[in-house]
Amino acid sequence: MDIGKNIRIKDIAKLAGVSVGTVDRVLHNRGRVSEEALKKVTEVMNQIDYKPNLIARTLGSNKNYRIAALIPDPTLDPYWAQSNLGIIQAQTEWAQYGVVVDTFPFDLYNKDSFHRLAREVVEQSPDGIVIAPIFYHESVPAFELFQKKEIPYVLFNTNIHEAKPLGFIGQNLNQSGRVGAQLMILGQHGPGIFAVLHIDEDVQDSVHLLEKEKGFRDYFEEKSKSRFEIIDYNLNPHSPSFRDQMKQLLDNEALKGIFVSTSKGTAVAASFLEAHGKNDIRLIGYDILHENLKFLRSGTIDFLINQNPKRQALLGISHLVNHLMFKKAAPQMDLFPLEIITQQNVDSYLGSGIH
Amino acid sequence: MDIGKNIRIKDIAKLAGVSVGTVDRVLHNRGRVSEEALKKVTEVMNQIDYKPNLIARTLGSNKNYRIAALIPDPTLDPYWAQSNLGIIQAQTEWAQYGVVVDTFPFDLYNKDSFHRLAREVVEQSPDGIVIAPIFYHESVPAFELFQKKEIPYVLFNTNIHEAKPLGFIGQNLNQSGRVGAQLMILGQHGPGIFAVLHIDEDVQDSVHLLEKEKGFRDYFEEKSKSRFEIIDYNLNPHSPSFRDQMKQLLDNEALKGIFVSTSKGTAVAASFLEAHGKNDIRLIGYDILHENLKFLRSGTIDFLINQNPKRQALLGISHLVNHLMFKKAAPQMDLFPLEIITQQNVDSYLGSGIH
DNA sequence: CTTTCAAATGTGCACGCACACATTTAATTT
DNA sequence: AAATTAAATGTGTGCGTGCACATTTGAAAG
Repeated sequence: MDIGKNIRIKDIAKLAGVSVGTVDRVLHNRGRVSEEALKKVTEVMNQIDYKPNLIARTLGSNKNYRIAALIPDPTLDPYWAQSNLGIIQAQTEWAQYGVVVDTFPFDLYNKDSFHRLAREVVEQSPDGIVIAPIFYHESVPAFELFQKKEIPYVLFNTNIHEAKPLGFIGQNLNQSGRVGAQLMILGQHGPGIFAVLHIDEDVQDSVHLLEKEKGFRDYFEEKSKSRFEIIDYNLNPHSPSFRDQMKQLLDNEALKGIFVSTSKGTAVAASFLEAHGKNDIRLIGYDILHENLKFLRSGTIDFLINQNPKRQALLGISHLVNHLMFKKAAPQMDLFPLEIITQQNVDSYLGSGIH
Repeated sequence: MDIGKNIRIKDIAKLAGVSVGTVDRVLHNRGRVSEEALKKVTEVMNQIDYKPNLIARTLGSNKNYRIAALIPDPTLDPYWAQSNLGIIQAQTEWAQYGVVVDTFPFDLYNKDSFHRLAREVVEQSPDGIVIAPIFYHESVPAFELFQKKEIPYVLFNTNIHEAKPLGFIGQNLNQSGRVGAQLMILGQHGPGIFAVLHIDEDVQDSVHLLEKEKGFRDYFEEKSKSRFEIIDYNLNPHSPSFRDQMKQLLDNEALKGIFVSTSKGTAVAASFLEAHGKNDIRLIGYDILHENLKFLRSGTIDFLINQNPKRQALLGISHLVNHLMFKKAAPQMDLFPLEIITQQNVDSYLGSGIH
């Protein structure tokens, strides 16, 4: 191991017996290289561990990369506001390397706006795309457009199996449900009922929420905790019957805990619990949103599972830049840790730089 | 605001009517500049907003930085082995920019070796130091040496208030104990006993362990959970009476849970619980060490609080490099999130890139 | 055998800065 | 007035890479 001096393109050229220009062409495979030369260079490359000097690279090539971020409008939803913070951070972080990020915020209650913006993105033909494909049916044709124009794209938050992205960034939702279940059952003595609440505008289209529920149920089955019953509700917070449904649920004396699959829904459920003075029901939900924070501090919410939307977006762009600028392969799946947030450790999360 | 072009030294020189050399001398105030020229340049500087191109700066000045890492011998302890992984990662990450990290591994059971190596570090007069100051009394004079020689240093793992470091990286230990307490009490019904175990060679000198215990006790007091009793034990795992003490503790029928303040101690306590078939006692400890993993998976350990030693060391060096190379201020306190690890989310932590 | 031409390969400059060195200026001594 | 000297200022090169352009090579066509 020779410390100190790093291998430069010049060194590779000398070792392979060619000029730096040829090495450069091989490195960026822009062709115009003979079979023989290519073989010699790749041979050297395999033997040594060449790491391009990124500093020099960005100095030399004054290239500018344009990245499009297709995410739900951050002004309409606190969860996506956090994602947007990640986009902004990535932007300032990479600005010095000549990377520009354009955000295309679509209305998360309006599939048409998604469809429209997706086409707008393609028209701009950016160098890369990060996308939160929350609409399953509308996303698939969008991906086809990206692929046709050969624009690399990174998925985050929601995975879609039809897609052929550079990579996906998010969490294992099934496992996420299991974490919820484990925290739910801790110290609880049966018999009793646990409720899984999907509080969302249209649940039927949200496969990812059901995956969390499945994990939750799977845990109970595997641990054979059959003395507990699990019931699930699909609730629309804006429907007129919502309040009654919640009231009915809370009036059930056997109810021991509630697991909410959405971040916004968590705060909604918490406010109902507080209003009804139900302090002994364990509440587990998602994400360190401002609204949830209040209830976590008051003790109404016991646990939050942090999906880290900010970091998801941040890494999405980082992976894209690494691919474009440094030709580094992005991990096909970047599964985030399932962070457990409580009243006592939430400040340590808020204070740390990652957040 | 003109985005595109950034102001270069060359531009300043032209505006001030001098050469780039003179501007350079003013910028780095290395003297040899006439009053007149200095005035002209500073005048221009005040009117425009010059931001030096850090990329070009590091390329131009081919400086090599030597960083010393003063940490406990990684071969003697699995916790510090993780720290060492962070050092190694930082080393490979920064090697190409001319940063060399020298590790000075001291015996964590031998204060003299710490003292000796600290002086050896100073003799080498590196450009920066990262240090895990686990010995309070021996550290303070070491810091004075660093300061006298004007070597910037970064603390991690253990904070020492007498120090004037560039920054500290670690966790809020009091809060860490509170997290343990909260997890301990969840779903537990009094009355009962909780034990705080300090399993270490010499506890009396380990202020940081006591800080965790204080947080643990503070939580009970603040939440007025007086129906629970808290007892603490200072145990030396190599003392002959150790087994008896543990057995006596476990035989106490009122014992509801154990909180262990050290990572290695966690596995030790877990093995005793398993040996005695005590499945119903909640066990909370520290860190994702290989030994702990087994007991977490089997369910003997209920929670681990992750101190992320690897990342602590990694960031320590990063902060130092940012200070030396890019003149960027390191955060005075980089407090890590108090990560809660369970059987169900441990794999998501192991799989994620940070680990 | 020369000419043509494309493919292959090599060379040189720019990026913005730091730093060493060369040159100019001005004050002082001889 | 010439020589000496130090201070002030200017010039040039290198850092490692990307890219445009120049040059060489070799084969096919004339």
